[in-house]
Amino acid sequence: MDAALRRSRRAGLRNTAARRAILDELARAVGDQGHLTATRLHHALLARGLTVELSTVHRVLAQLVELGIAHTVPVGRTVTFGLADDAHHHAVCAGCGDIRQLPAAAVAASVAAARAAGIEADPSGHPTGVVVYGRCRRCRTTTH
Amino acid sequence: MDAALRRSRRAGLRNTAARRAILDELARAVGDQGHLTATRLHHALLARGLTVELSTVHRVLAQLVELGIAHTVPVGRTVTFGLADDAHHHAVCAGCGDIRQLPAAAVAASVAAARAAGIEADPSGHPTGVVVYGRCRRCRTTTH
DNA sequence: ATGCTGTTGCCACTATCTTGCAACACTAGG
DNA sequence: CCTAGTGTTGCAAGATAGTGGCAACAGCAT
Repeated sequence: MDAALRRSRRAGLRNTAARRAILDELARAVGDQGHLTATRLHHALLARGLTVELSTVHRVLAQLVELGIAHTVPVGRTVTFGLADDAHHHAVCAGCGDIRQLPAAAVAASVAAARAAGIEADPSGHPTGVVVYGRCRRCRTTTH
Repeated sequence: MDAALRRSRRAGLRNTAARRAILDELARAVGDQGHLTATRLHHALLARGLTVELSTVHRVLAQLVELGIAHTVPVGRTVTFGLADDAHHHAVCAGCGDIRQLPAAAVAASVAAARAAGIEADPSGHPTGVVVYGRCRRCRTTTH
Protein backbone atom coordinates (compact mmCIF):
# COMPACT_ATOMS: atom_id res chain seq x y z
CA MET A 1 0.00 0.00 0.00
CA ASP A 2 2.87 2.28 0.77
CA ALA A 3 4.34 1.19 -2.51
CA ALA A 4 1.14 2.24 -4.19
CA LEU A 5 1.45 5.68 -2.66
CA ARG A 6 5.02 6.03 -3.90
CA ARG A 7 3.94 4.91 -7.29
CA SER A 8 1.18 7.49 -7.45
CA ARG A 9 3.62 10.13 -6.28
CA ARG A 10 5.96 9.26 -9.09
CA ALA A 11 3.08 9.76 -11.49
CA GLY A 12 2.64 13.29 -10.21
CA LEU A 13 -0.23 12.63 -7.85
CA ARG A 14 0.03 14.25 -4.45
CA ASN A 15 0.07 12.53 -1.12
CA THR A 16 -3.24 13.74 0.22
CA ALA A 17 -5.36 12.53 3.09
CA ALA A 18 -8.09 11.39 0.74
CA ARG A 19 -5.75 9.37 -1.40
CA ARG A 20 -4.14 7.76 1.61
CA ALA A 21 -7.51 6.89 3.07
CA ILE A 22 -8.75 5.32 -0.14
CA LEU A 23 -5.61 3.30 -0.73
CA ASP A 24 -5.73 2.17 2.87
CA GLU A 25 -9.32 1.12 2.51
CA LEU A 26 -8.54 -0.85 -0.61
CA ALA A 27 -5.72 -2.55 1.23
CA ARG A 28 -8.02 -3.48 4.11
CA ALA A 29 -10.55 -4.90 1.68
CA VAL A 30 -8.02 -7.45 0.52
CA GLY A 31 -8.60 -9.25 3.76
CA ASP A 32 -12.31 -9.40 3.14
CA GLN A 33 -13.46 -9.94 -0.35
CA GLY A 34 -10.79 -8.00 -2.15
CA HIS A 35 -13.14 -5.69 -3.97
CA LEU A 36 -15.39 -2.77 -3.14
CA THR A 37 -17.77 -0.54 -5.01
CA ALA A 38 -17.04 3.18 -4.87
CA THR A 39 -20.10 3.72 -2.73
CA ARG A 40 -19.22 0.95 -0.33
CA LEU A 41 -15.70 2.25 0.00
CA HIS A 42 -17.12 5.66 0.72
CA HIS A 43 -19.35 4.25 3.44
CA ALA A 44 -16.39 2.42 4.94
CA LEU A 45 -14.42 5.65 5.13
CA LEU A 46 -17.26 7.46 6.82
CA ALA A 47 -17.64 4.61 9.28
CA ARG A 48 -13.99 5.06 10.19
CA GLY A 49 -14.59 8.73 10.82
CA LEU A 50 -12.80 9.84 7.68
CA THR A 51 -14.59 12.59 5.84
CA VAL A 52 -14.11 12.19 2.12
CA GLU A 53 -16.63 13.19 -0.50
CA LEU A 54 -18.09 10.49 -2.69
CA SER A 55 -17.13 12.41 -5.80
CA THR A 56 -13.57 12.46 -4.54
CA VAL A 57 -13.66 8.72 -4.10
CA HIS A 58 -14.71 8.36 -7.70
CA ARG A 59 -12.05 10.73 -8.93
CA VAL A 60 -9.27 9.09 -6.97
CA LEU A 61 -10.32 5.59 -7.96
CA ALA A 62 -10.33 6.63 -11.60
CA GLN A 63 -6.78 7.90 -11.23
CA LEU A 64 -5.62 4.72 -9.53
CA VAL A 65 -7.16 2.61 -12.24
CA GLU A 66 -5.56 4.76 -14.87
CA LEU A 67 -2.17 4.16 -13.28
CA GLY A 68 -2.80 0.48 -12.92
CA ILE A 69 -2.62 0.67 -9.14
CA ALA A 70 -6.23 -0.41 -8.86
CA HIS A 71 -8.29 -2.50 -11.21
CA THR A 72 -11.98 -2.77 -11.85
CA VAL A 73 -14.32 -5.71 -12.09
CA PRO A 74 -17.80 -5.06 -13.43
CA VAL A 75 -20.43 -6.78 -11.33
CA GLY A 76 -24.02 -6.43 -12.38
CA ARG A 77 -24.58 -2.80 -13.11
CA THR A 78 -21.82 -1.38 -10.96
CA VAL A 79 -18.10 -1.62 -10.88
CA THR A 80 -15.99 -2.93 -8.05
CA PHE A 81 -12.44 -1.85 -7.37
CA GLY A 82 -9.51 -3.74 -5.98
CA LEU A 83 -5.78 -3.37 -5.60
CA ALA A 84 -3.99 -4.61 -8.68
CA ASP A 85 -1.37 -6.27 -6.56
CA ASP A 86 -0.82 -9.24 -8.81
CA ALA A 87 -1.48 -10.41 -12.30
CA HIS A 88 -4.57 -12.24 -11.21
CA HIS A 89 -7.96 -12.31 -12.85
CA HIS A 90 -11.46 -12.85 -11.53
CA ALA A 91 -14.46 -15.11 -11.29
CA VAL A 92 -17.66 -13.40 -10.21
CA CYS A 93 -20.87 -14.85 -8.89
CA ALA A 94 -23.64 -13.07 -10.76
CA GLY A 95 -25.97 -13.89 -7.90
CA CYS A 96 -24.28 -12.54 -4.80
CA GLY A 97 -21.42 -10.61 -6.37
CA ASP A 98 -18.78 -12.67 -4.66
CA ILE A 99 -15.40 -12.43 -6.36
CA ARG A 100 -12.74 -15.13 -6.47
CA GLN A 101 -9.30 -14.90 -7.96
CA LEU A 102 -8.00 -16.81 -10.93
CA PRO A 103 -4.31 -17.31 -11.67
CA ALA A 104 -3.04 -15.59 -14.78
CA ALA A 105 -1.90 -18.85 -16.28
CA ALA A 106 -5.42 -20.23 -16.29
CA VAL A 107 -6.76 -17.44 -18.45
CA ALA A 108 -3.87 -17.21 -20.89
CA ALA A 109 -5.82 -18.92 -23.66
CA SER A 110 -8.70 -16.49 -23.27
CA VAL A 111 -6.36 -13.53 -23.44
CA ALA A 112 -4.79 -14.97 -26.57
CA ALA A 113 -8.18 -15.45 -28.17
CA ALA A 114 -9.12 -11.86 -27.38
CA ARG A 115 -5.87 -10.69 -28.90
CA ALA A 116 -6.70 -12.63 -32.03
CA ALA A 117 -10.03 -10.82 -32.05
CA GLY A 118 -8.26 -7.46 -31.84
CA ILE A 119 -8.67 -6.81 -28.13
CA GLU A 120 -5.46 -6.45 -26.18
CA ALA A 121 -6.01 -7.36 -22.56
CA ASP A 122 -2.64 -6.53 -21.20
CA PRO A 123 -1.49 -2.97 -21.85
CA SER A 124 -0.22 -2.96 -18.27
CA GLY A 125 -2.36 -0.99 -15.96
CA HIS A 126 -5.48 -0.22 -17.86
CA PRO A 127 -8.90 -1.49 -16.90
CA THR A 128 -8.40 -4.89 -18.41
CA GLY A 129 -8.49 -8.51 -17.52
CA VAL A 130 -10.50 -11.67 -17.74
CA VAL A 131 -13.72 -12.06 -15.80
CA VAL A 132 -15.67 -15.28 -15.63
CA TYR A 133 -19.28 -14.69 -14.67
CA GLY A 134 -21.09 -17.60 -13.10
CA ARG A 135 -22.82 -18.77 -9.96
CA CYS A 136 -21.32 -19.81 -6.70
CA ARG A 137 -22.59 -23.00 -5.11
CA ARG A 138 -24.91 -21.25 -2.70
CA CYS A 139 -26.55 -19.16 -5.41
CA ARG A 140 -26.96 -22.27 -7.54
CA THR A 141 -28.87 -24.17 -4.88
CA THR A 142 -30.96 -21.44 -3.25
CA THR A 143 -33.58 -19.48 -5.19
CA HIS A 144 -34.31 -21.18 -8.49
CA MET B 1 -35.78 -15.37 -33.23
CA ASP B 2 -38.97 -17.21 -33.81
CA ALA B 3 -37.44 -20.06 -31.89
CA ALA B 4 -36.81 -17.65 -29.05
CA LEU B 5 -40.45 -16.70 -29.02
CA ARG B 6 -41.52 -20.32 -28.87
CA ARG B 7 -39.09 -20.92 -26.11
CA SER B 8 -40.43 -18.04 -24.08
CA ARG B 9 -43.95 -19.27 -24.70
CA ARG B 10 -43.04 -22.66 -23.37
CA ALA B 11 -41.78 -20.96 -20.23
CA GLY B 12 -45.20 -19.40 -19.72
CA LEU B 13 -44.44 -16.00 -21.17
CA ARG B 14 -47.05 -14.58 -23.49
CA ASN B 15 -46.61 -13.60 -27.09
CA THR B 16 -47.04 -9.88 -26.76
CA ALA B 17 -46.19 -7.04 -29.09
CA ALA B 18 -43.54 -5.73 -26.74
CA ARG B 19 -41.80 -9.05 -26.43
CA ARG B 20 -41.86 -9.59 -30.18
CA ALA B 21 -40.47 -6.13 -30.78
CA ILE B 22 -37.64 -6.58 -28.31
CA LEU B 23 -36.67 -10.00 -29.60
CA ASP B 24 -36.77 -8.65 -33.11
CA GLU B 25 -34.57 -5.74 -32.17
CA LEU B 26 -32.06 -8.05 -30.54
CA ALA B 27 -32.04 -10.16 -33.69
CA ARG B 28 -31.40 -7.09 -35.84
CA ALA B 29 -28.54 -6.05 -33.60
CA VAL B 30 -26.71 -9.25 -34.42
CA GLY B 31 -25.95 -7.74 -37.78
CA ASP B 32 -24.42 -4.69 -36.20
CA GLN B 33 -22.44 -5.16 -33.09
CA GLY B 34 -24.45 -7.92 -31.53
CA HIS B 35 -25.17 -6.11 -28.31
CA LEU B 36 -27.32 -3.24 -27.11
CA THR B 37 -27.94 -1.46 -23.88
CA ALA B 38 -31.53 -1.39 -22.65
CA THR B 39 -31.71 2.32 -23.36
CA ARG B 40 -30.31 1.98 -26.84
CA LEU B 41 -32.70 -0.83 -27.62
CA HIS B 42 -35.52 1.36 -26.41
CA HIS B 43 -34.43 4.19 -28.68
CA ALA B 44 -34.24 1.81 -31.60
CA LEU B 45 -37.80 0.68 -31.00
CA LEU B 46 -39.06 4.23 -30.85
CA ALA B 47 -37.19 5.05 -34.05
CA ARG B 48 -39.05 2.23 -35.72
CA GLY B 49 -42.33 3.66 -34.53
CA LEU B 50 -42.89 0.98 -31.92
CA THR B 51 -44.18 2.35 -28.67
CA VAL B 52 -42.77 0.36 -25.78
CA GLU B 53 -42.03 1.73 -22.36
CA LEU B 54 -38.45 1.71 -21.18
CA SER B 55 -39.46 -0.05 -18.01
CA THR B 56 -41.03 -2.75 -20.12
CA VAL B 57 -37.82 -3.15 -22.03
CA HIS B 58 -36.00 -3.71 -18.78
CA ARG B 59 -38.57 -6.18 -17.53
CA VAL B 60 -38.61 -8.18 -20.72
CA LEU B 61 -34.85 -8.25 -21.01
CA ALA B 62 -34.61 -9.51 -17.46
CA GLN B 63 -36.99 -12.34 -18.31
CA LEU B 64 -35.09 -13.26 -21.44
CA VAL B 65 -31.83 -13.35 -19.54
CA GLU B 66 -33.42 -15.46 -16.86
CA LEU B 67 -34.49 -17.96 -19.50
CA GLY B 68 -31.12 -17.91 -21.16
CA ILE B 69 -32.58 -16.51 -24.38
CA ALA B 70 -30.54 -13.37 -23.99
CA HIS B 71 -27.25 -12.84 -22.24
CA THR B 72 -25.60 -9.82 -20.68
CA VAL B 73 -22.15 -8.36 -21.01
CA PRO B 74 -21.17 -5.66 -18.52
CA VAL B 75 -19.45 -2.78 -20.26
CA GLY B 76 -18.25 0.06 -18.13
CA ARG B 77 -21.09 0.93 -15.82
CA THR B 78 -23.91 -0.39 -17.92
CA VAL B 79 -24.96 -3.73 -19.20
CA THR B 80 -25.39 -4.72 -22.81
CA PHE B 81 -27.73 -7.44 -24.00
CA GLY B 82 -27.44 -9.85 -26.88
CA LEU B 83 -29.11 -12.97 -28.15
CA ALA B 84 -27.59 -16.06 -26.58
CA ASP B 85 -27.69 -17.84 -29.89
CA ASP B 86 -24.48 -19.73 -29.44
CA ALA B 87 -22.06 -20.80 -26.80
CA HIS B 88 -19.82 -17.89 -27.57
CA HIS B 89 -18.10 -15.57 -25.15
CA HIS B 90 -16.90 -11.99 -25.40
CA ALA B 91 -13.98 -9.62 -25.60
CA VAL B 92 -14.79 -6.01 -24.78
CA CYS B 93 -12.88 -2.86 -25.50
CA ALA B 94 -12.94 -0.85 -22.29
CA GLY B 95 -12.36 2.26 -24.35
CA CYS B 96 -15.12 2.30 -26.93
CA GLY B 97 -17.27 -0.55 -25.70
CA ASP B 98 -16.86 -2.57 -28.85
CA ILE B 99 -17.63 -6.24 -28.37
CA ARG B 100 -16.09 -9.13 -30.26
CA GLN B 101 -16.94 -12.77 -29.97
CA LEU B 102 -14.71 -15.52 -28.66
CA PRO B 103 -15.24 -19.20 -29.42
CA ALA B 104 -16.20 -21.33 -26.45
CA ALA B 105 -13.19 -23.56 -26.93
CA ALA B 106 -10.80 -20.68 -26.39
CA VAL B 107 -12.15 -19.89 -22.95
CA ALA B 108 -12.52 -23.45 -21.70
CA ALA B 109 -9.49 -23.21 -19.45
CA SER B 110 -10.83 -20.03 -17.82
CA VAL B 111 -14.17 -21.67 -17.19
CA ALA B 112 -12.42 -24.64 -15.65
CA ALA B 113 -10.37 -22.38 -13.40
CA ALA B 114 -13.50 -20.58 -12.27
CA ARG B 115 -15.14 -23.89 -11.51
CA ALA B 116 -12.14 -24.83 -9.41
CA ALA B 117 -12.66 -21.55 -7.56
CA GLY B 118 -16.29 -22.44 -6.89
CA ILE B 119 -17.90 -20.39 -9.64
CA GLU B 120 -19.89 -22.38 -12.17
CA ALA B 121 -20.04 -20.50 -15.45
CA ASP B 122 -22.31 -22.78 -17.33
CA PRO B 123 -25.63 -23.48 -15.63
CA SER B 124 -27.24 -23.09 -19.04
CA GLY B 125 -29.07 -19.87 -19.44
CA HIS B 126 -28.08 -17.73 -16.56
CA PRO B 127 -26.13 -14.53 -16.87
CA THR B 128 -22.80 -16.21 -17.18
CA GLY B 129 -19.83 -16.37 -19.44
CA VAL B 130 -16.29 -15.24 -19.93
CA VAL B 131 -15.49 -11.63 -20.73
CA VAL B 132 -12.04 -10.40 -21.61
CA TYR B 133 -11.69 -6.67 -21.04
CA GLY B 134 -9.02 -4.92 -23.03
CA ARG B 135 -8.40 -2.27 -25.63
CA CYS B 136 -9.01 -2.45 -29.32
CA ARG B 137 -6.28 -1.22 -31.62
CA ARG B 138 -7.83 2.17 -32.20
CA CYS B 139 -8.29 2.85 -28.50
CA ARG B 140 -4.69 1.79 -27.87
CA THR B 141 -3.24 4.23 -30.36
CA THR B 142 -5.47 7.28 -29.92
CA THR B 143 -5.51 9.00 -26.54
CA HIS B 144 -3.08 6.97 -24.52
C1' DA C 1 7.94 31.20 3.42
C1' DT C 2 5.81 31.27 -1.21
C1' DG C 3 3.73 30.30 -5.46
C1' DC C 4 2.16 26.96 -8.73
C1' DT C 5 -0.94 23.51 -9.58
C1' DG C 6 -3.12 19.38 -8.27
C1' DT C 7 -7.07 18.30 -5.20
C1' DT C 8 -11.18 18.53 -2.56
C1' DG C 9 -15.78 19.69 -0.98
C1' DC C 10 -20.06 21.18 -2.24
C1' DC C 11 -23.89 20.87 -5.01
C1' DA C 12 -26.68 20.59 -8.81
C1' DC C 13 -27.50 17.50 -12.38
C1' DT C 14 -27.64 13.36 -15.70
C1' DA C 15 -28.25 8.65 -16.68
C1' DT C 16 -29.96 4.24 -15.74
C1' DC C 17 -32.83 1.26 -13.68
C1' DT C 18 -36.80 -0.03 -10.26
C1' DT C 19 -41.35 -0.37 -8.31
C1' DG C 20 -46.43 0.07 -7.31
C1' DC C 21 -50.66 0.10 -9.33
C1' DA C 22 -54.56 0.06 -12.26
C1' DA C 23 -55.90 -0.97 -16.93
C1' DC C 24 -55.19 -4.09 -20.56
C1' DA C 25 -54.63 -8.24 -23.52
C1' DC C 26 -53.05 -13.02 -24.29
C1' DT C 27 -54.65 -17.92 -23.74
C1' DA C 28 -57.10 -21.69 -22.50
C1' DG C 29 -61.56 -23.50 -21.59
C1' DG C 30 -66.19 -23.74 -22.24
C1' DC D 1 -67.27 -16.83 -29.99
C1' DC D 2 -67.19 -15.42 -25.22
C1' DT D 3 -65.19 -15.41 -20.72
C1' DA D 4 -62.29 -15.77 -16.81
C1' DG D 5 -57.72 -15.75 -15.17
C1' DT D 6 -53.34 -14.15 -15.05
C1' DG D 7 -49.35 -12.43 -17.24
C1' DT D 8 -48.11 -7.66 -19.12
C1' DT D 9 -47.90 -3.00 -19.93
C1' DG D 10 -47.94 2.04 -19.42
C1' DC D 11 -47.44 5.57 -16.38
C1' DA D 12 -45.23 8.07 -12.98
C1' DA D 13 -42.65 8.49 -8.91
C1' DG D 14 -38.42 7.32 -6.97
C1' DA D 15 -34.05 5.05 -5.99
C1' DT D 16 -29.13 4.57 -7.05
C1' DA D 17 -24.80 5.62 -9.02
C1' DG D 18 -21.87 8.60 -11.11
C1' DT D 19 -20.50 13.39 -13.30
C1' DG D 20 -19.06 18.30 -13.84
C1' DG D 21 -18.32 23.13 -12.54
C1' DC D 22 -16.29 26.09 -9.42
C1' DA D 23 -14.08 28.27 -5.67
C1' DA D 24 -11.27 27.29 -1.71
C1' DC D 25 -7.57 24.60 -0.09
C1' DA D 26 -3.21 22.09 0.37
C1' DG D 27 1.04 19.48 -1.31
C1' DC D 28 5.55 20.18 -2.74
C1' DA D 29 9.47 22.19 -5.05
C1' DT D 30 12.20 26.15 -4.74
